[in-house]
Amino acid sequence: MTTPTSNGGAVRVRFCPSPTGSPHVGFARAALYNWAFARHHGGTFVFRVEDTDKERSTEESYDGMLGAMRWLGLDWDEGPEVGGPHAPYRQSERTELYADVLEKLAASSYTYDCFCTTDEVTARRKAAGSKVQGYDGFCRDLSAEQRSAFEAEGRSSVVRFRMPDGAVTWHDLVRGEVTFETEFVPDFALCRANGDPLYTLVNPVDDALMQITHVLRGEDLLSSTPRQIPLHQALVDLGFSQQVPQFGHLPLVMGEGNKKLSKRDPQAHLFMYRDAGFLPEGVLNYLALLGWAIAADRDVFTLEEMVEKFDISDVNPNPARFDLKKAEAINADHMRMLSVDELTHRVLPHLKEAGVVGDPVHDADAQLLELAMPLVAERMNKLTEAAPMLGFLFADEESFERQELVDDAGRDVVRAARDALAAIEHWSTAEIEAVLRQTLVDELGLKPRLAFGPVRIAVSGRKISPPLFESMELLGRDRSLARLDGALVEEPA
RNA sequence: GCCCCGUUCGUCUAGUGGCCCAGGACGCUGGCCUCUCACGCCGGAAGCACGGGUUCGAAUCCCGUACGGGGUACCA
Repeated sequence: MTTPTSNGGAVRVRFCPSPTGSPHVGFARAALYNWAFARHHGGTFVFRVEDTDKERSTEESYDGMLGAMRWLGLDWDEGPEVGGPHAPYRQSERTELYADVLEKLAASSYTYDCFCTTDEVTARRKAAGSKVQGYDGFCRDLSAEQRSAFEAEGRSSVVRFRMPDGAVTWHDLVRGEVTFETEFVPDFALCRANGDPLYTLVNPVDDALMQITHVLRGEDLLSSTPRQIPLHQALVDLGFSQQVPQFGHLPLVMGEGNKKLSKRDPQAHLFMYRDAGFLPEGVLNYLALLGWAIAADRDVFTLEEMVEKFDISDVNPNPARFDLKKAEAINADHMRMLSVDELTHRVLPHLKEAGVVGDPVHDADAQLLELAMPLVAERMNKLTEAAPMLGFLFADEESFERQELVDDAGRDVVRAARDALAAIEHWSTAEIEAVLRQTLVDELGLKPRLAFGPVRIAVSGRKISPPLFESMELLGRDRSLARLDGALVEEPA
């Protein structure tokens, strides 16, 4: 069990993407785990935007992040648009806060000014034959004379955090005990020479200021943790916070070729799944499976069930490959969990998009859709599949086109079907089936498959369609007969 | 290179010393159902990286090797 807050207080977690590019599946998975953890513990879910990199952050991306969260249905208690006691929640609007922290850190010698260039550092490392990369602490204890000499040269400086000696150890919520010797963790820069704060400062500072108790993030940030823990301890010492948060590092989501799924990979983009007709609950369920299992023999569940069962200590530490086939299968299960009404509601935008129905929808089409959906509900794996499946029911005779044509042998079948159908008294599924079976199967002696195949093509235009007799009932006598006639007129390819 | 993390069927996982000659799911595959396609149902092939320990007993604990991944910025 994990309820552990070191201060015995309420759980506060955060999700803090940087608005660069479009949201990807790793983003969604990290958001989901944080959200589920917060909800499971009845805690607070904070949404923060890390837009300190002015070069790469865009407003478009910011909108995408919020849109993604909303589409997924992961609601936040504090953050953009909802506010909260620690507002603002965009780092670009918090610069004074960071300046204040920086000042106090410097006053207590937790930091120092560094005048070195990157080239100088690497040259020194090389000359010393050091295996360790990164800053060597050259400016740690500059005298006043040395400082003024550098300044006289016109050098600019960055602020560096003074890493303590020894080792940093923490109990990772996912991995257990992790230790880094600080000799391998160089003093790091907290802000640029121009004073702009960096992630290295801003991320822990906001976690401290926002009283975050648990930091759940990707494994790619594991090696920044030994830097953040001493910084957090300094912030506690200076009274900015009461505790160092607990950390848990989630397995990365890998793409093809076993590399971390990058924004370059089309499979990585969350909205691709939305546009392809995935359900948010399907995507979420699949993503949850990448590193976590609700039970030994189950992998389809609702968000509510996940909230009830989610335990961060059950998360599997190894990286997981994203498998589209399984994602589709899980999504398909969620499609079938929806009521027909709900499914209809979700399918509608895709039908409009495909031009199957108008926007707004005519009453007649809405009624037809209500009758047609039960026929295809359990046949769909994605919302976008509705349009090709149902299109023939909504198409008028002018715009209707067959994807397949009836062959010569089939034409006789269609002709026989047409004549028999024309004599039906009550146009209903049962009657249609009875008549067709009698004339085609009993009288002509055809196998059902061969008997109904040509009729199916004539009516729906496809070899594969929703159930034939029901479809014909919905289409009505006149249009059904017109379709049969139409198929006889068309020239076989 | 160095540091850190990881390693159960093709893939995602269950498994925390005996219940495991390893369970589920996707995919693959044989069959049933059937007006097509799906759904559903029944069956099959497929895995504890390797080597040493510890133990009466190891997929499970320890060490090493190999392999994979992440990091190594005045990005996040």
